[in-house]
Amino acid sequence: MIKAVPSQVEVELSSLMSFGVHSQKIEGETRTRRKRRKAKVDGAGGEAKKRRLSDQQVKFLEMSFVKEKKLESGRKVHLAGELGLDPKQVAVWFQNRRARYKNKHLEEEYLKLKSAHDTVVVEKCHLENELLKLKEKLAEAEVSMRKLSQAVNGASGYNGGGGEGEGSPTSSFSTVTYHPLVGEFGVDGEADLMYIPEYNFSNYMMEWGNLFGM
DNA sequence: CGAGTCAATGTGTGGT
DNA sequence: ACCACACATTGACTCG
Repeated sequence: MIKAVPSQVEVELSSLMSFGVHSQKIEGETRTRRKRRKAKVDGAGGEAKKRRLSDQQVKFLEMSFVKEKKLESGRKVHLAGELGLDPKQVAVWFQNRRARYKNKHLEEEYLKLKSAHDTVVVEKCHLENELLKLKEKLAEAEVSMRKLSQAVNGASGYNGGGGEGEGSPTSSFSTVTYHPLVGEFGVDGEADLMYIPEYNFSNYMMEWGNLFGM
């Protein structure tokens, strides 16, 4: 049980009525600008002295807020009794607390999203670099393939005949020859660069036969 | 003194 | 119509 503090806010309805409200329609909005007189919150007719809730009151309200963010009227009256506050004050405190909670939550969400976004941007950068390197490697590989095939072509027009299909790593055509299926494996756009001069029908038929056990 | 915080107020809206 | 709520705003207060 929290010690009841002297009721510092006796908000009288009559004083609420004394506020001057000047509504002003803004183009395309329903926002209103209001002017208010100083609230007479101490009930003595003096100037407004808005007092803060005590640490104990705030602590108690916080504990209650942690349990439940919404405030049903039974709990409101009970809390107000415990804290020596007007139930209206408790309701106001919860409304403001929810607003603060929402702001904080939104800020946290924003920071999380921002962090995730930054991570993705960095990863994209890395992937683009990697793509560039791979393209360079591909270009180099194409150049050496061309040189190799030219060398093979120049050395002899004969490819060794029956040696084909023995799995020899030096078997030129099995490694260098352009295979028509390659085009189907997504090297799109690059196929034009893969022109190999020694490609001919008989080789094609031989490899086709090996592939399907003919 | 300016910026920030917080209790309080006013208004619009949706649910019952 | 009434109520509870979100949201914008005000004004007292605090702090660097």
